[in-house]
Amino acid sequence: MSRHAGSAPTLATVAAEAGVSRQTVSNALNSPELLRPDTLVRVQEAIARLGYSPNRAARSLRTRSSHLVGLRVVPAVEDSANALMDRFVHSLVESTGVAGYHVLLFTGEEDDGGTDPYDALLRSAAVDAFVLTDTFRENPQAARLTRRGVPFVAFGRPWGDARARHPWVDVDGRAGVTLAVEHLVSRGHTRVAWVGWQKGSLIGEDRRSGWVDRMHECGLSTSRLSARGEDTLDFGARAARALLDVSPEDRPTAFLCASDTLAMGVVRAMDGLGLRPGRDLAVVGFDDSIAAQVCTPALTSVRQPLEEVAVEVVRCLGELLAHRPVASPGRVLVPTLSVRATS
Amino acid sequence: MSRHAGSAPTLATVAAEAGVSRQTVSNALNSPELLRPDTLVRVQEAIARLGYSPNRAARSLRTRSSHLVGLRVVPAVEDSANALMDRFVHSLVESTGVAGYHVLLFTGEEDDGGTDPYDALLRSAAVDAFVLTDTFRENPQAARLTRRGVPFVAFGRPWGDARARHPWVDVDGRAGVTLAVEHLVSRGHTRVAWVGWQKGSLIGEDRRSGWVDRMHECGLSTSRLSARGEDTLDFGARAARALLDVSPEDRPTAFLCASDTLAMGVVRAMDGLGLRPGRDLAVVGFDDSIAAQVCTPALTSVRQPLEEVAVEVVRCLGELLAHRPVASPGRVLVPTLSVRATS
DNA sequence: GGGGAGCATTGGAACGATCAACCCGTCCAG
DNA sequence: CTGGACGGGTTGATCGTTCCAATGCTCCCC
Repeated sequence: MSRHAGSAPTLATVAAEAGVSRQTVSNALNSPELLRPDTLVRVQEAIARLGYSPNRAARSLRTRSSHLVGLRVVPAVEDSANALMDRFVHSLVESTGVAGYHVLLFTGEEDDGGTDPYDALLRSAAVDAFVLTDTFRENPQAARLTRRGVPFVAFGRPWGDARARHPWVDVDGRAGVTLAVEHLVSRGHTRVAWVGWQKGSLIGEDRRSGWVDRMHECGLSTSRLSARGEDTLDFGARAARALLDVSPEDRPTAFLCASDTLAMGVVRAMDGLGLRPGRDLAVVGFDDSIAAQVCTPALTSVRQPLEEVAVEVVRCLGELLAHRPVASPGRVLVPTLSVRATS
Repeated sequence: MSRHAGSAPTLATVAAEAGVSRQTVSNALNSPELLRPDTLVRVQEAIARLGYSPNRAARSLRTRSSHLVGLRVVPAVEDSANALMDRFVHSLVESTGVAGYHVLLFTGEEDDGGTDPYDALLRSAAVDAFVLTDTFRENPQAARLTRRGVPFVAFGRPWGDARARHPWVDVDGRAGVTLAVEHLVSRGHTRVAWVGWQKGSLIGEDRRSGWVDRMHECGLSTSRLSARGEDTLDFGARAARALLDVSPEDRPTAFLCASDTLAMGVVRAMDGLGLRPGRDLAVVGFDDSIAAQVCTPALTSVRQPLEEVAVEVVRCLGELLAHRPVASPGRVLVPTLSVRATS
């Protein structure tokens, strides 16, 4: 089999070069323990000499697995500090890489008209599985994908559905907020306000419970110290103004927020009132976004261990694709607190 | 050919369902104009009924093209406001999507030891081409890939190499800075300082030239108003302190920075000196990062039209993969100015 | 009615990998 | 002495698609 110069080497090329059969070369790559050591060396030398790497399409056609993991990217929201994805995506790519997988990005809404991008990718065998990240907004994605038998691992607990059996990894928001409360209390704060998300938000309520419980455990009151609304800069600012618009002795001395976006809103409102974050009032955010790190004064924030999350997600993915039963459905990781100038 | 229930439909399945041959089904998808209208309808109905979509691995094996575009993600630098990638990646995924392509992410350094991740992906036919984004750091990637015959489109001019012939798309940094100068001058500023990157940085010098030239055109001096160093928060702060450490009448009244990171550094230094951005001194950044939008006071910044860049990159990619000669090697897009509180 | 021309459609052969069956010699237990 | 397992390897079949050459069919004109 002679091939013209520009063409990439194949199994057959390597086999001829090494003086063995195609399958032996294949074994050298996939089950080297089957070969006699000297044969293995000979094949490996031939591979190196020719600069051969197996054609992914052919391998994928035969084995029915693409070694690709799908990840849907959602439009970045302007004016929102939520740069979680950037960090997570990178960690994920890194983790999947060492596991021999790659990450495939796609977009598209899953309208009910049958043009579900998840389905399309899976049917065409373009990906082996998905990583779901939108669950932190509590959408019904997970349940739908489970119903369709789509293999996936979620970043985020199945909040709404207690009997969901799919694998997931999540960060303990409640514990993160608890850390923040302890930090603020240790700095002498007694009136710590909460600025969070709507009551309907289960994840928001989880984080908030860390505030409520730890405050009470410290013997501190939480009444008239809570505001809940949408996750925007604007709401954060409105909430802060409202919470500060009381008699001096009732004013909070610290703001604990469910997101950096809200915290940035609080800072903006304080600025309008001539108050200085970190000196007059403490502010703590959640997510440890880049904005939190570079703004002035730098924002204290709860940091999610996204790198660990990614590693754990990939581990689950491996189990899932090996058709091993996933031991425990989910795993919760603990965040840390990045203390900066605003507290 | 009978297949068990769980198995996905193939061309043959559809062909049997529609009462035609496999090739006819293939034509219905790839060259529908070859079919008689009624046959086409019959086949399309069968496809819809079975929920068939072509197996990408098989298609890719035959056509020798994966319809995937590789994009290397670089580790996100902490303490840097550079969230360009987030926006760009999303736009890219969107653009490639409508062109029938997907984006494949990978990491890894290209050490000279032959384990170049670009090479590996290309040799295994995993991707058809690459999108290069690191050229804005002026690395020699482009030249190397050109030498190896790797198809790619770069986001960023081939700064170092005037005779590079690969397709590229870039944003006119010089024009962006010119915009910023005009904005500041129109607000009455006469002493506008530049905080930028090292002299060796060609892209940094390009942006800086917008400042130098426009200032001179406005009859304003630039002497003793320039600082150049690394792209960090810390250097931005040091530069600002140095530039302000002069007699009052020589002090700059505005800072124009080569990046948001530097601008954030300037803001931090001003804060230390008791100066207020937007009131005492103006500050303008470059990139319009999320941090610029949410910090307080919000940072005026030059915004790159990343969405347009992505569209243009994908257009070039199309030409490249169709083996059409790329008309002009590169294209330059014009940025805009997002005016906010700091100016 | 015979013979192209032209079009819609077909069967067979790749594409490059893995899987399953099989090869023959050797070694071991029964 | 014999049946079987094991060694390291080969060969043909197979995955689902597209390319290629060839087929059948219709239509039209002489």
